[in-house]
Amino acid sequence: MLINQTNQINGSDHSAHEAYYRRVSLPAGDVHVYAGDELFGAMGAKVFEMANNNLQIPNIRYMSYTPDVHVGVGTCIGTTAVWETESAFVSPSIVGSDIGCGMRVHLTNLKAENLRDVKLRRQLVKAIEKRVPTENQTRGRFSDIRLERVVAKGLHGLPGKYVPDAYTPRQATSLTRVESSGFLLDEDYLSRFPDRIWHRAHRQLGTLGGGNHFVELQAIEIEESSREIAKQWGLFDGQIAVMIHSGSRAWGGAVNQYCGSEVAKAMRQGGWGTADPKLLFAPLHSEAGKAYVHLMYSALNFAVVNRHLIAYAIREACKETFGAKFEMSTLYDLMHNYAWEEKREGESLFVHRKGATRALPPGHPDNPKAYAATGHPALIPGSMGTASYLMVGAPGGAANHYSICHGAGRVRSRNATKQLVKVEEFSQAMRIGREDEIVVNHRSLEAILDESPQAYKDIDQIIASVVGAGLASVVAKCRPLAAIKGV
DNA sequence: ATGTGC
Repeated sequence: MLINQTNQINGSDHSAHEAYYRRVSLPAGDVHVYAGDELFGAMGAKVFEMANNNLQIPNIRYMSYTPDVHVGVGTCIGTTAVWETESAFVSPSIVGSDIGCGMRVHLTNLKAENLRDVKLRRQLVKAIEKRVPTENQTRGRFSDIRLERVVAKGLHGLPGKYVPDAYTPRQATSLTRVESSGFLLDEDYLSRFPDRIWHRAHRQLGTLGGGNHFVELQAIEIEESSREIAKQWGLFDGQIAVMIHSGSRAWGGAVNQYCGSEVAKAMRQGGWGTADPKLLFAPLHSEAGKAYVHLMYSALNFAVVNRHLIAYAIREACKETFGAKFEMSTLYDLMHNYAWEEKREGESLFVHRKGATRALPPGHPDNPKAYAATGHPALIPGSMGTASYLMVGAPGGAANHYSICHGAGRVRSRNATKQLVKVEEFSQAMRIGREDEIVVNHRSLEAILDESPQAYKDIDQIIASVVGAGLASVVAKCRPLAAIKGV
């Protein structure tokens, strides 16, 4: 494929940032790539073939890759794709398979020294695992929660006991500190799902899921240049944070399955298509497009509530371990797989993010009230055994529709990792057997070998690219002390 | 990432 590159951001005065940006011209259009030389050089031809297919979707206005980009189904993970709402197409492939997948961070009143004892970390991991099911087969819990209310209204559909401060306006932090606590949808679309899907999804409320999903206990290290923002967010050095990475579980899967065939049918009728039969898209205002958007919103609602219930269970486990003095507040809940409308200077855009995190700068009007002055926290997970990051958007992010990376980004497939990496190497990366061991819930690391850090790019390089490109800055680094993984 | 079917 013929590829031309330039590296001038919007032709403006971003010269200091140009080492981390390239506009790559492909036959079907341009993809804007944010990455340093080494990460850019490591991007395979397949990543650009996928871009060339995605750029053939009618009326697309902008497409970009973050430095952690890697091949996915139909569309790469690390994609931002933008249309004007009026003439938009919506693509289930660009949203991706785990609709609403994202991060949540809670701040605790614990300090790193409270978790210095490896036995205590093990005890805590066990207590959390008891309340946050990490296996697929779980019994029905939360019998007081109505799933039809949850998928229709998000956090607003939960009984008050799960959102204790939601109804006292002066302290309504848990709702305002969530990217969106409820997506509005036409509930008629929900009647399309059979009973077995409702039952399975209800059983899965508050469960972690497999793959890269996790709960981690981390110690916060504030970036010197960000002390003021860190203070306003309530962070302190050595503070223990709880980071949760999970998504919409089987509910989102059912949405993809049902809508996928409807969208494929609409594509045949409309005569649309690309070289990749797995790249699905339909006009936003068509029947198939509308059905997908409404049901995608139901999966976003499920995902937000799922992370919220995982946090609720973790709070219970920590209270059991540390007593009633334990406190845990919400820092933020932020997705990286979704599509929705965003306003830009009076214009309405339809923005898809797949493995891309929105990071708004200070003062941007779309920030929630609690973060209007600082910009909202952008929550970026590292791979197992490596640090995660709390970041904040920079004004330069406007050039990329405020999208930054969503993590380290896979560098080799799950199968290739299992062939290449030895359990012993994974064990060393987790410092197993040492006093500073990162405690993992699994008795054997073998079951999660495909999640070893060797399967991922270097998160520090990814972060350096995002910062270097002027999209965001680091507020704090979060070092892992314990991890709970599903399978 | 996921449930389902081989």
